[in-house]
Amino acid sequence: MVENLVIVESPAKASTIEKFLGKNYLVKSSFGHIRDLEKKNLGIDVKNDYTPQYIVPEDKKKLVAELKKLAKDAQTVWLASDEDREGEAISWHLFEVLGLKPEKTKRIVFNEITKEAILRAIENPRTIDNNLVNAQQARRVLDRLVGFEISPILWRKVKPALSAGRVQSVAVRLIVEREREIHAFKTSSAFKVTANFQLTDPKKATLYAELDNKINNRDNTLEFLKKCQNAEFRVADVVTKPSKKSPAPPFTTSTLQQEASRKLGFSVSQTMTLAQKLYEAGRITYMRTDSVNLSETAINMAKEVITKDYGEKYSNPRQYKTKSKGAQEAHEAIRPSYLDQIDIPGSTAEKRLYDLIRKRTIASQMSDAALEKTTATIDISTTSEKFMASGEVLKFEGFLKVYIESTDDENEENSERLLPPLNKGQVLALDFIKATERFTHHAPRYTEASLVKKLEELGIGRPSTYAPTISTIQQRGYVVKEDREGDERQYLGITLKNKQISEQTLKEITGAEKAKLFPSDIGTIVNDFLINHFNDILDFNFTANVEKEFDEIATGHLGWTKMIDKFYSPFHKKVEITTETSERSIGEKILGTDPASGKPIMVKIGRFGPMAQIGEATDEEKPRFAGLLKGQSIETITLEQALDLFKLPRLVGSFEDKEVTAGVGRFGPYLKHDAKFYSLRPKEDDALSINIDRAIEVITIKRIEQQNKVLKTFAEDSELQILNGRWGAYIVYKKENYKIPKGQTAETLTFQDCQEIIKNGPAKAKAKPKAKAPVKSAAKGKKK
DNA sequence: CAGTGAGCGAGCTTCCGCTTGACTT
Repeated sequence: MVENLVIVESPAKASTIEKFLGKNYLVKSSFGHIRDLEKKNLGIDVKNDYTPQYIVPEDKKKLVAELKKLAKDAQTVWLASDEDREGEAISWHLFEVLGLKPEKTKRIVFNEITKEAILRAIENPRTIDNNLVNAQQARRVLDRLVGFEISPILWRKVKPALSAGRVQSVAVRLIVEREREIHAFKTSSAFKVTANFQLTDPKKATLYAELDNKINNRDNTLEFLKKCQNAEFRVADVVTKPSKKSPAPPFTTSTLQQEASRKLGFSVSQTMTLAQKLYEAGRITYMRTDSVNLSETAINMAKEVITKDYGEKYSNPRQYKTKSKGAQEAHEAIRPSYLDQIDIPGSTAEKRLYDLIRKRTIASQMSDAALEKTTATIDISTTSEKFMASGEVLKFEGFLKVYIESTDDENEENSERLLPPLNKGQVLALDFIKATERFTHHAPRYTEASLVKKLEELGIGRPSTYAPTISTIQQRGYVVKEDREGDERQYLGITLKNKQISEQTLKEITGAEKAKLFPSDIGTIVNDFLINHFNDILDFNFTANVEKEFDEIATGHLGWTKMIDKFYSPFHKKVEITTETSERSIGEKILGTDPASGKPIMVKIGRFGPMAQIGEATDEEKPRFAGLLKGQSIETITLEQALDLFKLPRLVGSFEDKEVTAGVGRFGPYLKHDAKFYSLRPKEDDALSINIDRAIEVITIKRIEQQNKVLKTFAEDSELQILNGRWGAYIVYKKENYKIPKGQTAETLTFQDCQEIIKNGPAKAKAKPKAKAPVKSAAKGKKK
């Protein structure tokens, strides 16, 4: 029997609050929502004023029963879920499902977990805000209608098991459109001209300067350099201006994901898993937040720590205002629970993330950095163009002592340096001038984190869904995260030194990508289909517009079913029309004709992915098929590349009296010899051009590797072996694999040891639970 | 696991936002 039952959303939060509240309070967690729309069907009675059909999911039944019992016995139930739309709905669902009585139920809210805030909340209870609840119901119902009515169209018109939704489809759209923009991009080049001057005072100092604008071609560059051959260079002006830099606000979910990606190379899901661990261990505040707010306590603690560690001059307490669209600010910013804790126990990754959070929080409460920027203008006696030299002096470090925010711009040249002392009118001795051909670059491809940033800017998705959305679009095969190798590019360098002009052709690698998001063919096809038929939902402003209406519902100015009806009536009509009239969409595209047979050659999505096809099935003969290679796409493949696909598999030659053939299969390019397969590394060899000498080399190397794979064999039984695999040593016996227990190594294991291990069963359960398993395991498999 | 490939059939797949584990690989 307990006097007061408090229900919050998160168990970690529950245990913290329980400490603040004392003996008369029992604090429990609902673990998020406790019920949801029916999963099997639409779950909405459309004909009956859109009545939602809520059910308590199987895995929540036990929890609900427990809460029900506790609530029945309690004198007062305090519903303390988050102060936002979803939180209000959670409280309402609890009220309904637990059968609470209005007179013994109180709704309280706080957006920071401090003792003062919670006691204050207890003193100021209110009732459930039904308007806010209705806004959530509208949000929920709209998302279900969109997702569950459009997805089945994709199953019929494109491919089974695909999906569409208000958030994910826009995320895919961003990536598809960026890729098209990149393919349409035409690069151009111009010459960047820099000069180095040799100073005599201070001795041997060099002054580096840049021409005020780029020169658009080689001829003009040569002409300019000729003018410089006998020119005099004179300092025309020196201007010094103070400037300042301010720290970035403390982390939200989105900015944490971005910085952890840029600075630590973490994927968004990695960041969230680590942050969850830190949160559960009480190291940081809640990690799913859109707020940059810090509690009074945190600000004071920061002031104390900064003053102690760096001195009073470095402290500048400040509160930040959120800029992001649709922020609901139910929590604090992400910050350390105790700012004076520098080292925490845990894995290296956890420590690094914690350190990042701590430094960012501290820096946000520090003084601006003060700089002095100096710009010198250098006149050229023979032309009106000018060289500019600029330098920066740090007058006061301020927050830069602790933390510098990174940017997404890969091409940013950060070359702020100190300028040597210069006088107006001073004549400079030229050492050399260098003109380098530079190219314009296309917009960057999205990383996981920069996609999150973009979605947040558009107000699409929430802190709790950024990471899941990113993994959904990859799981559906719409998008792949990949590295791509760059291409070699030549560029021109022209130098003027000792009055001599010389030209060099240089090489650089361009277009290399690391962990970037690329659209797949299926992603592109689905996107085009959706843009064609559901343009309004794919609109970047769709979410922002419906959010405005949700706000009206939340303030009581609009009925939620009325809003849904206004959306659904035309939407559903579109669904019906599209189902009936739209063509099957498999990206079919005719590339040209096959010179050998004169038949048309086309590309499209087949049962096993993108493929090329020669001839139609209606012909007497069966058409010929060939799958597209990795990195190729329906959108960009050329006729020539498609024809190459049909040259495989090809005979390379013979080795040890057996044929060697080369092909490309599901797992990439390979050689086949004597019924054995040998993978080719795409960087080194390719199936179309490999010759027999190189093929024999590949086969021989693989054979040696195979031999080294066997760590131990046993005289007692030749079928028992210890092999060296991708995950270390393991035991093989009669085609079954067995794990080596911790604490033992391949060397120490005896024949008897191995027999013992084998008796205890194989490393993994052979029997898969259900036919569903492979689909789900795909998600886990991608984690390396 | 390694060049498959449309058209019988039975039934399944799917949304977004709240929250944690339980699983391997």
